[in-house]
Amino acid sequence: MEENKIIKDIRILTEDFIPSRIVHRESQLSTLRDCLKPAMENKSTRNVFMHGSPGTGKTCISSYLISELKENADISTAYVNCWKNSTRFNVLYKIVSDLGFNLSVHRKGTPLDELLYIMENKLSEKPCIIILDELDRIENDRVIYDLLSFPQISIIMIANTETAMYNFDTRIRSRLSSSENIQFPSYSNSDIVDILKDRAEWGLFPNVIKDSQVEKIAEMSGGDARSAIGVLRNISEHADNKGLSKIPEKLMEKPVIISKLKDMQNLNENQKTICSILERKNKISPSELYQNYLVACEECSIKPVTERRLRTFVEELISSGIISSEGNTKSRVYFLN
DNA sequence: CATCCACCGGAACTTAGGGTTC
DNA sequence: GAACCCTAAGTTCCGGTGGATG
Repeated sequence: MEENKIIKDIRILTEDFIPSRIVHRESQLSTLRDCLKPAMENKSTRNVFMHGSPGTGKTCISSYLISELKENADISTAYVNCWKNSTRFNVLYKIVSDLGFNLSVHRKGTPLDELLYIMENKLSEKPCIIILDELDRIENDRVIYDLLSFPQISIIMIANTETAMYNFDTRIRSRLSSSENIQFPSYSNSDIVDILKDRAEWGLFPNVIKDSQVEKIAEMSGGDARSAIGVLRNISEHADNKGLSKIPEKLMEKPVIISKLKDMQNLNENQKTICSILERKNKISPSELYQNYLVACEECSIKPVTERRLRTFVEELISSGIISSEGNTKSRVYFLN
């Protein structure tokens, strides 16, 4: 097998990778670190609400500090992506399994009260920190109430918008009103350049990418580090597949879209179809989108969903910041961000 | 101003797939 | 193993909204 000449360590170019140092997020880092400090003395920590646009380091920082904390304190932790696990049952299921409690192998039939019973009886006294990522996507706020009833549990809530909790039950909002609120502004282009250079230094071989190419990626990322890292990974993989030893200028043309499409492992096939239509069409009306969707399904021999169902997928894409809409009713168009 | 039309989104209903119970 | 229950995903139905048209 031919050896890679571009990518030294692909793991460093994935969004799950936790870097050994965090750049341009000093204040958020120290605020969150302060919040988590009590865990070192076996005390429960404050609830935290972190919000900001996609790719502004929210998930990265929380994972970073949790792993740092685990080295210095005896805590248990769980991570839930509320997009993937949006129901009360799914959130609790993920937590219970992250905490390592034994479950019946039967995934679907485990009743809710069984999960609550496990939490009540098996949760130890040591501090337990639960990350609820993509909180905007949670369907049922009741699960937060469930979690708040355990004194040893504290929650790190991560959302794209500051308004994510506005629809929560007033009792829950009031319990959360003392949470630390941490805002994550978008990165500047030069911040993204620094982040990319860090990843490139550890993840790529020396001198395979030019500074001007890194700057180009940063410029196209719109302050979204996750997207920028995705682009870096994609063009690197692409160049490696072709057996090249440097990133060619030709690859720099429209990689943002490629990255967004490849990056969204959360998306279902229908949503990926929507994205690829928008990639081709730039701006498109709702009805035209559905017509194109039907054609695409026909081509791939996939059974299409109804127009109403597709609208729900579109709505999810909008709220996750992947696509946007413009104009009201008759003049409405959708486009990729 | 009345009417039409494209679009939006809530809600009830259906279907499918799985587990539990007896 | 039949009857039942639960959940997720998808469909059907429908009222509301607001720009366009005449």
